[in-house]
Amino acid sequence: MCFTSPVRTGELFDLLRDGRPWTRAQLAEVTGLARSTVTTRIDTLIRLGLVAPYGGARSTGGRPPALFALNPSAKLVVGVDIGATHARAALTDLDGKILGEADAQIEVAAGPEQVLGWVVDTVRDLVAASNRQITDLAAIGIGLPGPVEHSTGRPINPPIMPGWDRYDVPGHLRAVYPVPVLVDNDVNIMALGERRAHLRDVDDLVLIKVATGIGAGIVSGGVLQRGARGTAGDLGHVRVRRADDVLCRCGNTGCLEAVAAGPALAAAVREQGEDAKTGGDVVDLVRGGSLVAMAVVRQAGRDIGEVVASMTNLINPSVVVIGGQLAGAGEHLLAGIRESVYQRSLPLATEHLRIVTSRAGGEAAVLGASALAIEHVLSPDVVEAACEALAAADAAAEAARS
Amino acid sequence: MCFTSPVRTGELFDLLRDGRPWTRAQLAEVTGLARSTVTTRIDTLIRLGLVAPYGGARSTGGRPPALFALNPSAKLVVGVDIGATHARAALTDLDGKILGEADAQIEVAAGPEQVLGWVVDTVRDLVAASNRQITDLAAIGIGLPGPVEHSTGRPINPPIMPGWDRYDVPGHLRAVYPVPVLVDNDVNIMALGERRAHLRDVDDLVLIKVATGIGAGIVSGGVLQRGARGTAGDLGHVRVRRADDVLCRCGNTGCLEAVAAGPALAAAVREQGEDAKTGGDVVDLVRGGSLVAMAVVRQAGRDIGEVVASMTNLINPSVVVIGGQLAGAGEHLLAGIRESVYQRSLPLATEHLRIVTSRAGGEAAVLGASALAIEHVLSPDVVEAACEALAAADAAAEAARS
DNA sequence: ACACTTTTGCCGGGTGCTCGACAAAAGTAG
DNA sequence: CTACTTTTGTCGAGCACCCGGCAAAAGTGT
Repeated sequence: MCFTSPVRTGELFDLLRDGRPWTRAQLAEVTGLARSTVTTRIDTLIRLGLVAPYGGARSTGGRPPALFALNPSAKLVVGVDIGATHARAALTDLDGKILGEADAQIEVAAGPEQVLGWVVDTVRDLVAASNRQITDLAAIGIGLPGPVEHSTGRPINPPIMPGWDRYDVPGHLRAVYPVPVLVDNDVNIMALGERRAHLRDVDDLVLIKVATGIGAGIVSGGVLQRGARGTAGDLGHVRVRRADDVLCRCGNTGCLEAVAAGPALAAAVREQGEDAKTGGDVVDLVRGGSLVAMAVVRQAGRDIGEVVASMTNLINPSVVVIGGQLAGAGEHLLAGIRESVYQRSLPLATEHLRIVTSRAGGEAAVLGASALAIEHVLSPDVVEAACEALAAADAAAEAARS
Repeated sequence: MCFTSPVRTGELFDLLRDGRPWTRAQLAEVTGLARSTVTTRIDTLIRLGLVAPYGGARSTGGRPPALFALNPSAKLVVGVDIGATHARAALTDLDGKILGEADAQIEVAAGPEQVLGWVVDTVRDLVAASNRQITDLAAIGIGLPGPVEHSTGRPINPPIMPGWDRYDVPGHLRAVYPVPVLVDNDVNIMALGERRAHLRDVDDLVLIKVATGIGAGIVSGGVLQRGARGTAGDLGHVRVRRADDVLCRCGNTGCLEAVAAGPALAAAVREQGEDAKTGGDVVDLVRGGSLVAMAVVRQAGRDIGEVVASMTNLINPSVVVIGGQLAGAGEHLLAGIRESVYQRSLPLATEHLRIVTSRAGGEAAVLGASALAIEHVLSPDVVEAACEALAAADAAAEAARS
């Protein structure tokens, strides 16, 4: 029944997760454990490297207490973002601080062997470049541009990833690096990245990625929402009025993506005489001051806003973050979205709703992938298991010595 | 670190939750505990009444093992459904089996004192009528027709509940019955009820209530989604094309509710010469074979389906349940919904999507309220605490004896 | 330099739980 | 009825862990 230890080491560690330093006395008070008990537990956490002394605190008239805090540099984590035509990886510490990055122009359509081969090489290089050991690697997080069954880490019927269907991504990497591998949809990953970057205490947020396609990553109640088949957040093919007669690449008509994603915007701009091939060109035009492009982007914002308004009523997030390539058009896109949302949503749902642009930008995905991995590594259960393993090793050493 | 007891009693109990009987040997194998340890824990659970012997199993050549299973009649739970003009309560056991019910015509607008007064009386009466003690009552679950902050149990700016704003519902009841009181939105509660009634292992479902208004209760990843302000699932004021020029009671135009809820259907039927004052009348007409009413209902289904299609892309549930008064129109409503959904949603999201009518019907809400309460009572943490309390009582008795 | 305060490290005692064993109980097969 | 199998209940041993106390350490204030 475990009455003797109502608070487990993992839970004690959870208190240190916020990064702020604690004294032993504080921990003892909060957990209800004796100070001596806290000492022994902190010791094991220090031996694991997860916790480190954090200077000393000011004395309050007597011996100054020792402070302890999460040691972000104890372990390494790699966050990987696989896009349609590019790949990016970031080596981070346990605080999500980037220690090294790598880019590559690589087609996801080249297949899993080639892409994951790049990942394997890059992980090794990044770790070496920052003068750390590969044994410090604690986990790998990966975002893929398609539906992923998160529990198994396998892509499910991904439209733009030939050869990846049900491929065992974690298995491939674990064959080289014996660490947990967490895989998820790239938009979900971006949502986690934005949350990590500037919305740490927001439990209900939606990230909308506007690029070649349009998708959403939904965090609700602090948990990433993946849906029954791992395809939650598919905003792109929701019906909007202005797209009624527009054919979408999915074969249907009326899809948001058909009027508000990158290719559609470029086409709209061209129709009005300006030159643009991709969504990126449109963003450049907006930045260059093109009134035509601004109007087009703003209208796209209104279209997206129509869907965001529905979503606000359905999911009731407290923050909506706009990311992806088109977020580069900044306020113009946002203004259109806000226009629709505040017109269409219920007051109660929008009262405290914030609609903002991405701050993590192009790094949102790798940061999110890293965050996913960190979340796993620092979870109470995993920490608990690590402590247990250390104790078992101690016991074995003790037995061998006698 | 609690190495000696990696599995807590609450977790052991969790294995018995499914209602199927287990032998001690099976439990020992699954948990990794010694059989004797399992014995002592089962004993405390039996003393708590939560577990009971379950006959004997067939012998496999030796002494037949004893079976143990959850004892649903150990405790009582009351589920309460407060509607706009009615109230209903059901006394259930821990399996959600209804042991007694009570109805009342009572206006929620009469205010919390009066309504909760009825609840207090009804709880007492129901318990007495089933020849049980009030001390057997373990929890109360309540559904209210408006937004509720579930963590505190207080209604937040409810539109149709004057006098209820931020009223301390759990406090009122706990002053009489010293048990946990769980409060939530009535539509959320209905979603839990349907899940309990016939979709126990479905982790991603949406219940849509179509009555005077239209709302949705969303269960995703096995967890009820409440959103940032407790207003998630507000389908009624999502924009649909056919409502473009129709004014809604919310002051906006284009809301689903303005064309597809009970009052709108009645109006549409009247326009075509039939006689109907409420949504209930429309349902009666449909059942009576009125082609006009059937057409109206089917069109409402298409409108609702438009929103359900969006929602399917966003949330990706595996089951959508249609409930509320208008669900009485059965297949006609469903046909319209299916028509829109399968036309508008992505194949991947709808591949395994089921759209069905409520089976719990008018009892969905009270069943859901009961389920919410049961979920709390049987949660590992609460069971763990109960075991601990029992052990403490034992220790105290032991001390007094010597 | 000294008194005082507060934290720290260490150690012994005690507790409570888990484990494993063993004999008795309750069946089946012949 | 007897031999064999499997489960059950009980009990003592073991042990990991937690607690509390105490002396030493490390500061502050006079």
